[in-house]
Amino acid sequence: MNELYARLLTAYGAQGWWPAETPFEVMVGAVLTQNTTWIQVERVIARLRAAALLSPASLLDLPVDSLAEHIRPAGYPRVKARRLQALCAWLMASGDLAGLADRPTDALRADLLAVHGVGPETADSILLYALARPVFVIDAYTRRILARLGLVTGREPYEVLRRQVESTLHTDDPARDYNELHALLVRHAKTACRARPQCAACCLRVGCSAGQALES
DNA sequence: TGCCAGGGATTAG
DNA sequence: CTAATCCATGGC
Repeated sequence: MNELYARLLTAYGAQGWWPAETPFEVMVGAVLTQNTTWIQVERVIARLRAAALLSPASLLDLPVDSLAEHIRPAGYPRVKARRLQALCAWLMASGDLAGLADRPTDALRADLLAVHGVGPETADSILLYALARPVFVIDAYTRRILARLGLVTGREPYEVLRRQVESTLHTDDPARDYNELHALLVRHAKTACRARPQCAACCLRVGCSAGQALES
């Protein structure tokens, strides 16, 4: 895993994720980006910011149908409005970011997974990118790239893949390097097809079985 | 034009 | 535990 990390870092440079202004924006983005392109999420975040709604209390005060209208461009508006409010309720009940700071990562992870609409990837994104905890995030891109490289089958359960990456990436600063590696994998996934239009040896889109990524 | 996107809940086997 | 189905909008 270290070799892959090194190659990605050389190819793309440090990504400095997550693309958000505040930890709370990371949390909102983590929910909004579920099965949705990041560009749509950026639009919705900008819209929420312009409406001065980017705080747990503001999102929670809004009627759920009204919140759904605000986030409509990110898809699943009714579903995600409910999920955002569940996350906000949990955050406020936990004493906001300050209330989370002293709690162990394992406890936070269990807490997050109990919130409606927060699954493994969303929980780990929040832990890593909002709270700087040493947890690696497995998403569709990561799964696909590692499978293309022959490192995994891609069908392993989430936890298996997470353990595998965490145990094979040797580092003295896990939070920083889990952050960078995952960001680089996403960057590569978004870049590869564009870099090689013929899709001869890189394509990471669903349905394309040609070649492998990062073969050289 | 149809396929797909940085998932998760629910239900069924 | 695995497999389907639903949720929905916008880009290419």
